[in-house]
Amino acid sequence: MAQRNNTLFGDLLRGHTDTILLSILLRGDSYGYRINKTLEDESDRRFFLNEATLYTTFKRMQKDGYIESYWKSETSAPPRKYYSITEKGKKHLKNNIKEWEDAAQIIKHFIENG
Amino acid sequence: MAQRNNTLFGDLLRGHTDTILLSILLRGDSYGYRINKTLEDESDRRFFLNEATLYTTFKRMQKDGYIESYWKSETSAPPRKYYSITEKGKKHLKNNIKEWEDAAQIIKHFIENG
DNA sequence: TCACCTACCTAATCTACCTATGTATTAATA
DNA sequence: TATTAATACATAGGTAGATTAGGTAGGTGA
Repeated sequence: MAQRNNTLFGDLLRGHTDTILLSILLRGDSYGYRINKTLEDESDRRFFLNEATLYTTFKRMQKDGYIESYWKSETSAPPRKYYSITEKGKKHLKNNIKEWEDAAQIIKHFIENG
Repeated sequence: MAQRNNTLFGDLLRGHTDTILLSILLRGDSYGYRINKTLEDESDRRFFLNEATLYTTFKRMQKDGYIESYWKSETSAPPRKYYSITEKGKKHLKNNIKEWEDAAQIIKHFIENG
């Protein structure tokens, strides 16, 4: 199936996908397709993840122990793979947020003093 | 010569090097080594660019027409390659800043609603 | 039946960035 | 006056998160 590409942001959100996905999982367990819809909805259609990026990120995060997964079969939809954030994932997220704030502060400084 | 590595931020600033470098060049013409010192100084030693990243970024930005360069020989230092931002570069920077603000807003939203 | 939406997956490729190394000039110091 | 350190620029090669492109499959509605 043809996939849309997210040319809007390029590398601008690179390194922050973990942060965004884990933040959403902090609200409760969810699955890839739904999470991407959440991203799209809550960013006013401006942002979403390439499906390949989405699923490979989940795979990496599960390997790293930040999330866990389980399958759930649905009556009116294809089976869904649900993800939940682990304690390690929560720590990782917390650390990521701190790093994000640091990085943002630096960029902001140079933008404002240009 | 041994080069330091910027392990503090990893991919967090990726995609924003153009923005940071062009912002500094907006203050006036400067050269690579000096610009990196500026980065280090104004980020309280938290951030600087790998020299390879620095010079390849300049090369790319010059190819893209965002900056121009000229050599200047110094009496008390090795020759320096100065860069100046072009009109195209100013537009690029302006656009980058807008994109940055967009991206930052999105990340902030998910962090705050996690 | 056909189109479309939902839902997940992987191989190949791209590219900004990093690792490692090299060259050359000037300044400081022993 | 060697030697070391700091300044200053450069390139080859590799990494890894992201994109491109394609695949599989179940469910819905016209």
